[in-house]
Amino acid sequence: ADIYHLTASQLENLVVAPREPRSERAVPRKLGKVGRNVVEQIERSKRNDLSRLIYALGIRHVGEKAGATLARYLRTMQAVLDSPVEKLQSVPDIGPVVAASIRLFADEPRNRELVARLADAGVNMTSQAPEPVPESSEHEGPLAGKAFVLTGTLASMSREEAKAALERLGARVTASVSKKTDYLVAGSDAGSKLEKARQLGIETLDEDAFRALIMRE
DNA sequence: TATTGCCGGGGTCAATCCAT
DNA sequence: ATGGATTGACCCCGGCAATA
Repeated sequence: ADIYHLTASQLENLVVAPREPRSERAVPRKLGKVGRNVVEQIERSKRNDLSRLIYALGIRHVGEKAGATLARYLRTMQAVLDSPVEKLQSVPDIGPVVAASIRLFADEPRNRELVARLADAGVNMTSQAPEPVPESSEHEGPLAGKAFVLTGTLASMSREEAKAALERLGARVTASVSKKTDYLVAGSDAGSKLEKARQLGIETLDEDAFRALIMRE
């Protein structure tokens, strides 16, 4: 939370030594413009969605995915901290171990103080993510229920953009190939995932095919 | 122009979840 | 109860944008 109280001038004047001097002449220097940029980005980070905050807290067993799920279902940081384990476990993909880990974190006064200080600094504590849909209309979008895995480098967009595009269309995007995977999107320099997809006979899309798909839908 | 280190990406493996 | 699917925690690397 202290990060949110840093000022631009503090960082600008901070002197840093080269971490791993690759030349003899490498010399300590002031952060200068870097300092200003850092403060700017810290400021921007206050507006991140709750899912990012939950992820960033470093709660054991809670990573990017679980953070997003918790944010979607519980909506506020307060709810995450105050929900009894049973309620936490009622969230999809949250089992006893993860729920217990969250409670352990939230029951530690030091952690509650941390969150309070972050809130005080103006860090967003709520989620803008769409509310979980009721069972009946669970799957929406043209790619509803389809599981995608991304591998390799796409020339026309970042991985994050590709992921967001797919999720907008209702698809699931996961990290590793399994036989439940419907499509593998392979950019250049694809590695072992492409190999695995071939073995499992999973349909592979190259970048052009992928773009065609998301543009069409 | 030289230098730094951020960024995006790849991979492994154990832990965990949950459908069967 | 079990095993397959998936996630989380780490670790590694090179290109290149930003900066001095």
